[in-house]
Amino acid sequence: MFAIVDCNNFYASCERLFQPKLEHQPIVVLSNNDGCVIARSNEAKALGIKMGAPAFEIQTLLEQHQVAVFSSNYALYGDISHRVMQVLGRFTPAIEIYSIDEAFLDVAQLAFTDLETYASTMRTTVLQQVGIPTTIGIAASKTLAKAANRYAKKACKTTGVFVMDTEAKRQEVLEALPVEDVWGIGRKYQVWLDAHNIKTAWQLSNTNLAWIQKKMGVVGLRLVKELQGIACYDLEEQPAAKQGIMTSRSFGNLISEKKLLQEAIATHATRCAEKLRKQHSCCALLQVFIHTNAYRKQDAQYHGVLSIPIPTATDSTSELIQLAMSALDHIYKPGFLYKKAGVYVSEIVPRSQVQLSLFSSKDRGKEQQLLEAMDKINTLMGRDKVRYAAAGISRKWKLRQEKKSPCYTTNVNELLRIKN
DNA sequence: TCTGGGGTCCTAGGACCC
DNA sequence: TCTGGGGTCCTAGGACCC
Repeated sequence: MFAIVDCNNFYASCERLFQPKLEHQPIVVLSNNDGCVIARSNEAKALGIKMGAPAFEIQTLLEQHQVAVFSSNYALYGDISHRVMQVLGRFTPAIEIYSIDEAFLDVAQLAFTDLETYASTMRTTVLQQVGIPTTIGIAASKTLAKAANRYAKKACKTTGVFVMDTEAKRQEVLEALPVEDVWGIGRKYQVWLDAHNIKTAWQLSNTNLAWIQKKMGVVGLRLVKELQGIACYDLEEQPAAKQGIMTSRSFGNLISEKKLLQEAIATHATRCAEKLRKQHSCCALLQVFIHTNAYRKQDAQYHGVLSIPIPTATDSTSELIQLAMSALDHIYKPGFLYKKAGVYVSEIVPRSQVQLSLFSSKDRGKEQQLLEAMDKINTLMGRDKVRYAAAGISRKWKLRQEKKSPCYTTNVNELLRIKN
């Protein structure tokens, strides 16, 4: 049996945690640049605010209902997520952190435990010790656990737990689940399934396997088997190293100046190098892109992209910055209004397996020490406390984040103030 | 005026090997 | 007159997830 623990309206709940007066009030959290809605409290959902809605389109609605609006604060959400996962980890070591707000647990070992009580205790503990409400679904496969979780959100609001431990319950849950809400069914498959009159998860779980495999490949085959209660996916406790790492941002304002693009690209390259070092990897391919705002039909459009192979895989900030700068030289065209820039690194190998070059005169050990020292300082004293000058100091290209809450739990200067 | 930022896995087809 | 039977690696693109 698998359990999935899902934090309810996670980002909205994190904001509410430090502003209890927002209990029972509608809350939305906006994407980077305050662009569109990426999280909603139940009250905001009830107002009909859709996931992904551009903020400017629903401006009046937000004001009318006095919705509390927040810019996203990933330092806060990341820290709260970590706390939730730690509490869950005390219940069982068999935990897979699936996303910032979800974890799968393997509860098969708990054959003699009452799973309902077990899950209920976990929920209460997380709520008490971290303050985040959760919902828990338990079933024979990950896909069914997801379905059980969804069911619990609607049908078991007070307990927040649903254990799918009989065939009757499986049928009950799957019959109530629209096929497009099945984990692994996206818009394309929904359209195709609908055309074949498959509207519910129950119907999907009873289709012919060969027929499904023809259209949806082995992925579809596994999906249907999982719905039938045959687990095809195991718990993955050790997260695998990333095979590609992307850092990109939209700009707060449109940019045409090359210098600002250079600063942004250098910053993104810095971030990619940090992420590489964090997972003890090096990359052998670097890609840089810049593009204009495709929504602005009146503007001339341009999308520049260039990949540079790196002879000896690296995790060096300076090396990635240099390569990224030369890539930018090739793709930059003056006269365009740029909206977004990014750096992507791939062909990732473990640092211990990097093939060195016979002809390189570089002292890699020495540079490694420098990078370690930089990482240490920045971890201790705050991001970018020491950084390469190429990343600039003006930050004119920065995001718009007008409604960001304080980093209550990660910055000593922004602690919650109880009384002035 | 204003529209996010990351990731994964799988498949088909081409080029090549013996 | 007749033209095998296995493989691998790579890439682009499509589907999905949060």
